[in-house]
Amino acid sequence: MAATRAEAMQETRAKLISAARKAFAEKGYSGTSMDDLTAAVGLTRGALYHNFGDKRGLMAAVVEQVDGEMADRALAEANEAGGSEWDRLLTEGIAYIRAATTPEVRRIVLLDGPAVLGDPSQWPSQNRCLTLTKEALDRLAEQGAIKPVATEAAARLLTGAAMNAALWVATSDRPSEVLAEVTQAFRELASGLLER
Amino acid sequence: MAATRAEAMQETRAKLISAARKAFAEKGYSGTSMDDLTAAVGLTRGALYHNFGDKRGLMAAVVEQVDGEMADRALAEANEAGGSEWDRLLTEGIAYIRAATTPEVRRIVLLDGPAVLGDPSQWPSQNRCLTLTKEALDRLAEQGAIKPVATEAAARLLTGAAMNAALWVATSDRPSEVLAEVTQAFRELASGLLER
DNA sequence: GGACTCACATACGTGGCGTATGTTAAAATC
DNA sequence: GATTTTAACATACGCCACGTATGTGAGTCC
Repeated sequence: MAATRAEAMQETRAKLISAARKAFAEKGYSGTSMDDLTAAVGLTRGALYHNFGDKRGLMAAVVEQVDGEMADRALAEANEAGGSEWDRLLTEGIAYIRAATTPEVRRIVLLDGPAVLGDPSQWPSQNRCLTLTKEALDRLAEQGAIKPVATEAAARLLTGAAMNAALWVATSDRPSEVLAEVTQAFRELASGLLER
Repeated sequence: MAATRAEAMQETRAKLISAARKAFAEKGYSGTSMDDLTAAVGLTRGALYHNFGDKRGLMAAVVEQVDGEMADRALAEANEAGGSEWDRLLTEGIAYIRAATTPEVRRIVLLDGPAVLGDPSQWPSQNRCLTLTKEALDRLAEQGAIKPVATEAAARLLTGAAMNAALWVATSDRPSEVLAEVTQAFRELASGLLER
């Protein structure tokens, strides 16, 4: 078990991040004690402050991981579904909506993340979802498929719409129906960017 | 000075909310001490916990006030600008984008608010901006001016897009240009809801 | 194999929140 | 209008959580 020292460190980092994902998702950022968290994986706060600097540092690592997984899944789904570049953009956006519906993403990325780490657009993880959307829009712009708009601005609008709507879906009393409504409205709304 | 007792209480509430707006905006929610805050207006934490229950209660009161002012201003601007119902919707949305660019709204409503009070759509203040947008969409739906979509879903998408984009505008290094880009992209995007 | 590094544990101080209790001035009752 | 009651706010206390300074023992380097 962990012959080399670097491997051992990687392992403790992974353990802390994993435990933090659970705790932050269930009890929220401010509701989780670092004493309890570290004890839960057989460590102390010493390990925490050595590896991540402070509580925020751990949060940043968690957010980066969750954000990355979201983007990976959305990209995979878009590739799987295929279709035109425009279809892929829509598929990605809808994947974000569904992803943001999960309690973990909701709480960590959408609710606590901005308060703890500030504006998502400034995160080091750079909000990969946003980046992917912007790249898709750039390709569409090259093709002349969409109206001449600032692609980063449009990407911000699209992802913001998706995330915010997902927040609403998650707390709705009839989530599946509401999700369907949101995805349909999202398609219509996005079509406003299409060149006629 | 505050002859009656109810007036005095209103005054202390107003003083606390006013101080909280400043402190929350400047130092963030978790960064403001309730001891300092109350002392700054010549009171103690006793007054706080009597009037607002706890720190969250004060935050809720602050958010409600800020949110209300935002909605009032947006409505006023839309009335002033006039035009069709659709134009008024766009004017409102753009007013939200500009409003959300101010540091106070940014920090209190967009960053800390969701973390402290949870999903904005569940706030008692009911996110008046959202309500106004939904009402405008309902009127447009009656006129048959927009495609058949769930108006609440569409309203969530629109306001989410606006707020998120505003967050980005505020941290941009060239805010005025970026604001122009966002408003233009917002117009194009929203037009996706219009019946052709 | 000895000096050294460093990943983590231990120990301590500080500050902030919430609550339980006290106090004083307004309001209610007669 | 004097007494009782209410309630708005102050005071005092305990607890918990974060961050930091220091200790320690197992790897690492030459």
